[in-house]
Parts: sequence; structure tokens; C-alpha cells
Amino acid sequence: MTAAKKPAYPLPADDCHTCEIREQAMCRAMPSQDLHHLQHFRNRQALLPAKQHLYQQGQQHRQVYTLHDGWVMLYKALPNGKRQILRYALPGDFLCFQSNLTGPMQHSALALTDCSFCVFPREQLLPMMKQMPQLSIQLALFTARDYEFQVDISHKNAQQRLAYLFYDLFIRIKQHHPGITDTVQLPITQEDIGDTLGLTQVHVNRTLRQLRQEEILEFMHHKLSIRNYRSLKVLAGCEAESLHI
Amino acid sequence: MTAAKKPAYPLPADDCHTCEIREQAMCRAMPSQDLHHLQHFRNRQALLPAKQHLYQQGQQHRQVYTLHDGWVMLYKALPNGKRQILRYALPGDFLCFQSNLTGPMQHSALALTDCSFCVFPREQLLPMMKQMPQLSIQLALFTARDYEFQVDISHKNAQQRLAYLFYDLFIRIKQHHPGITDTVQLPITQEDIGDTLGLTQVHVNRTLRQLRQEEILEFMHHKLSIRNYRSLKVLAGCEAESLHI
DNA sequence: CGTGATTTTGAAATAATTCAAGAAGCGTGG
DNA sequence: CCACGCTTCTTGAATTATTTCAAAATCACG
Repeated sequence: MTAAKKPAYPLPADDCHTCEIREQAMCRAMPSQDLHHLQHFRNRQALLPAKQHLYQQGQQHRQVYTLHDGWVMLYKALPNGKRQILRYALPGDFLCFQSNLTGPMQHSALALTDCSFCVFPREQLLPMMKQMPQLSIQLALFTARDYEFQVDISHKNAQQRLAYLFYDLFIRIKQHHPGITDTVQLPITQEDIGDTLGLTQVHVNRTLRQLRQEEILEFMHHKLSIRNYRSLKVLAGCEAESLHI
Repeated sequence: MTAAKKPAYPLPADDCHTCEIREQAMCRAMPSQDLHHLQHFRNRQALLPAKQHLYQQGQQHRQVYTLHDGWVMLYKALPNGKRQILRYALPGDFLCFQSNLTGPMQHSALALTDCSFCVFPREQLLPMMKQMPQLSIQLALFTARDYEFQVDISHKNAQQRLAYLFYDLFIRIKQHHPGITDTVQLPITQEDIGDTLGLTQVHVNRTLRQLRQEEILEFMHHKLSIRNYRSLKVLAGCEAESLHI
């Protein structure tokens, strides 16, 4: 509503901040002094094979994590039986933060690939945040970004949502693998994409076909190939190139 | 997608955390020692009449605020010419926080009523967050809550969204005016509601009529009246009463 | 090589939007 | 106090994007 017709809310030229390349992943964004401090709290390292849960919604979970290696999917089961995928965590991301710091988890974390983590006791999270303001700040900023992602897609149609998601993932992966040109491996399915963007798997499938026919991108066999980077960005609403520093 | 039919993602019994009464507004949630510290950064107090902007999207704004009195609406103009209302700020809320701490504002703030604020220089925000971890923590938690609100409504239909919003507002206002029983004054229009929930004003109107006919609530002339508190909570998906402590 | 998961496609149903136009409400100034 | 204009609300009819249901085709793993 409040469409472009009437007075309309003008959009400042350089808006699309969510399209900035995400800051260095959480760990790297912390000053080394704090990282050192972090070690102090460290419990141990842990490994988890693909398709295993790191924690599950409803659990009174006792640990928090930074992801060292692999992909983790955070999702939330909703009252209507559907699920909302909240985030695909990549190495450096912090896991197990939520608004209710001490209560049961409000979302689940599932390893999409074999993963390794740094583990910290959850009861230490608040002390950690108090002693390392940089951690609190990063958590605030990363949460704000997830929030803004959700707000941004909520007014896009199916094509734009797909474009936005793939653009974001592509950029993020590229930070970890600078050699990449136009094809990346994504350990996710059409159903995952649907649950990330609030669309049905069927509609995701049809929309992917359109994007393929329009030669913007291809996603098949877990491989994403960008065919027309510029069109992708326009469609995603991320034209303002200047901001991607 | 991933509907309740197939394996389905089971919902833990006590989930609906967003329906908790929000913690005391930001200022009150801070230890008095930090509040004292906050004074140190304070610039001045400010007043703003209704219908004036506190800041606007795109501006390189120089201040941040805590809202002392009145209602402020935070909203974002979207690429398609629509707007998304992000939050209705009530006394005690912090204003002007976003993931890009130093860049131009990604949203606007509009006074819905005459307001008063505490003003702080924006360049001091990061130092403030560093020196007062409790501030960073509160910002992280409040942002997480806004995020969860957005996620939660994204899978609800029009009736459920309206119910969820009104329930949340009702609870929050009640904290400020404990005397209230079932009717509160909201300085917002049907169009605002639509822009908050991602619906058209027309559809909000029709849905309000349904809710009135079903004797769940009434919203007319800026007055919200809860007619059936229990049905409202069920519809909103906030049945788990135990959580509203 | 078979079995379960994932993808593909079609047809029908639906929630919400768009367009349109009139009615009611609200503030301001004569 | 009424008249004027502007904003907000109300309602109807037609349109649309997306979902739902269903069934077949393909893929991928042990």
C-alpha cells in the first residue's frame, strides 16, 4: 500500500545497504584483543556431521558457538506447521543468539555440511557480552542485518526474492573463496529456498525456470550460476554499486 | 511450504516468546550506574510536535535519541514506492539505531504525537556502546525482537496479523498506563496498519470489519477496544499465557 | 540398482491487490 | 457555526500472484 502513485515515499538514491558486502564475518570483525579474551571463555572445539542438529527449538540449550567451518542453517518452526529459514551461517558466524538469552531456544540449527565450531557455555554469554562490548555490538549489528533482510524481501515478488537471496549468498561465499567467478555450490534445495523466502517449493521451481529462461541465473544440482550479474542486481534491488565496498 | 502434512516441523509447546511482555523499555532496563554514565554523553533535551520528522531516510543524521514522551513511528521507504513501518516507539525506546552506524539513515522517524527526547551525538554512539555494554546488549535484544516480530507475522494471514499487532500494542501501552482495561487510544490510521503488516489499506479495512463482526476487537476513530481477549490471543498465536510475565 | 528425496509440470482454488467512487470525519478560516 | 477541502474510511467488482493438490520424471545415495 501507499503505492508510488499518490504522494509516495521517495527512496533516497543510495539506499540498498543490505547489499553491501557483509562485514567480515563476526570473528574477524572483533579486535584481536577481544578474540584473545574470547579464548578465555572457550570451552572446547566440536565437530558435527552434515544433517545433524546443533540444537533444536524448545531445548534449554547450554552452549553457544562460533562456526569455524561448514554451513549451518538456522530455522524456526512456525505455529502453522511451516518453517522459516532465518539464516545460512557461514564460517565466522555466531550461533545460538536470540532475544531470550536464557530461555529455551526459539529456533533450530542444522548442519548442512560437516561442520566445526568453537563452543562456549551459554551461561557465559551475558558475561561475555558485558566484558566484550565488541561482541554485543557485532551481535546487534548482525541481528539488525538479518532483520533488514527480512524487511526488504517482504515487499518483493518471487523473482525479486530469489534474485536477492542468490545475490546475497553469492557475495558472501565469494568472500570466503575469492577465486570464484560465476558459479558456486550451495548445499540447499528448492524447498529450503522456499522456506527462506516465504514461497512454496512449487513456486520457487517455476520462478527458477523463468530466471533461467531470462538468462539471469541458473540453479541446478546445487550449483548456482550467475548468467547476468547486472540484471541480477537490478532485479534484486541492489543496483547502487557504489555501496558494495 | 513444508506444511504440517509431511514430516512437518513440530512446534515446541511453549514457543510464543514475542508475546511476552516486552522488557521494561530500554532506559529502564539499564542499570542505574549506566544510566548515570549515559547522562555524561547527553547533549540536550528536545521537543518535536506531532507530524514532524525526527530524521529522514537518506540523511546523514548527527544525533541519536531516547524517547521520553510520545509516540514515534519508524518506517522505511522501499524501492517499489511503498513503505514498511518498522516499529511504533513508545517512551523509553531508543531511536536511530541501524546496522550501518555511521552511514546515512536507512529509515525515517516521524512523531505521531507531540514528543520529547534525550539527544546524544551520533558519533558518540559507538563509544557509548563500548563503554556501556548494557546499551549494546539492549540494542541487540530489542533488534532481535523486532526481527522476530517480522518473522512471526510473515506467515500469518490478514486476520492473524491484525490480531498480533493489536495484541502487542495493547500489552505495551498497558505497561505505560496500568489502569487501562480494554480500550486504548492509538494515533495511527488503517493505512499505517497496512504498512506495518504488509497489507493494503483496503484489505485492512475489510479485515477490521470481520474482526468487529466476530466480536474480537474494534478499531474505530483511533480507539482500539478488545472485545474478546482470549480469542484475540488465540488468533494472534499467543495462547501460551504462562509466558506473559 | 532400487528407494526415498527432489524436481517438474498442469489445473483449480484462494487470499490479497488494484481500481474506482462515494461517504464520513476533521480542521481551519470566514 | 457553517462551509470547504483534505484525509480517512467503506464497499463493490475485476484481476493477479501465489498456493494447493496431484502425479509423473529425475536424481542421488547406499
